Amino acid sequence: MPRTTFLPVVRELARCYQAFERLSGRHIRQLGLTAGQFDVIATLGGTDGMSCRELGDATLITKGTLTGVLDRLAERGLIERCACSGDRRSITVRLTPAGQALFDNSFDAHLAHLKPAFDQLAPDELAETAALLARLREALENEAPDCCEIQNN
Amino acid sequence: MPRTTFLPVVRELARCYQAFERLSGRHIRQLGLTAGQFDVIATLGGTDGMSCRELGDATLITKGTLTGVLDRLAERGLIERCACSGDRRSITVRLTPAGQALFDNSFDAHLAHLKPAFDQLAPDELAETAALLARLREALENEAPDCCEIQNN
DNA sequence: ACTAAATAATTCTAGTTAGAACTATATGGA
DNA sequence: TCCATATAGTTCTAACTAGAATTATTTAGT
Repeated sequence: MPRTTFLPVVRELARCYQAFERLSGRHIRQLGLTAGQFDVIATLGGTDGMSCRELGDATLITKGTLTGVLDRLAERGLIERCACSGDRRSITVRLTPAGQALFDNSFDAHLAHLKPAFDQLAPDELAETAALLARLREALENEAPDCCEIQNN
Repeated sequence: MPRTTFLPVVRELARCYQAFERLSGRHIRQLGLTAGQFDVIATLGGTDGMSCRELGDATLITKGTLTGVLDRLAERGLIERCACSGDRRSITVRLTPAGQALFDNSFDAHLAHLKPAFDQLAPDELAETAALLARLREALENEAPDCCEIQNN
């Protein structure tokens, strides 16, 4: 009676994600950032700014959390909030020159920090992993309808 | 110059994990528990108790967090701490009858809540996903040496 | 027996999390 | 125009998070 064929997937998904966060987080902390802060910096890098909503969608940081993350990045002079657009409810968040410099210095270094781990898998294994994870994510989202926003991105 | 062949994997890993947590967490919250609390209840269910260390290893909850999670479960009468073993530093955490009853009532229901999502993938896809995630986790752990405990379980 | 190092659990700090409630602004009818 | 509804961002609460420091106990070396 294989009533739990999917439990190993759940277990490995959680452990794999945690292992990634540990490897990634260790390096990010050395940069003086948290995972969420780095996520914002990396997402804004190379853009000319985006709204909180776009930033939340792109980074997986939820709305309520994002305010605090942006507060701390703004305190440190890495991002700025501008009341730019034609919608007075909305703000545009963009990197300051200091934030851009941090992005330039840290992003490639972070990829280099992660690369040795992923190099242990063959390119086609990585591609297959990404494809299967995407399929699983879609299945999970089908069963978790419209959490916060519409889930089709 | 494919300098970032692994970024899609990172992206899908994070999104897939988040989608799972959302689907799972929604049901768990309906039970009046948090994800960590359910993890502890599910891990202790069917055992005769374990130490904090074993519980931390089995649940992915870190040492410092575990104390608080156990405090809240103990307040609600779902678990108890006993100074059982021959080591006075250690405690044994086990479900109370109320905790056992909650486990009995909720664990299968939780699997049933998750099953429709995983049923969208074929059994061999699930097996392949688990295998690839395990390989990736091992690779990540190779590069993140001995975080807290030795990583061979 | 005695000290040094290891281990079990707790405590502490700063930050993140989801979700819900809130404020301000915008939009689409009647 | 006015009102209902939707949206953008902030605030609030309870809980979780990693990591480091702390206390108590055990183990190993001398």
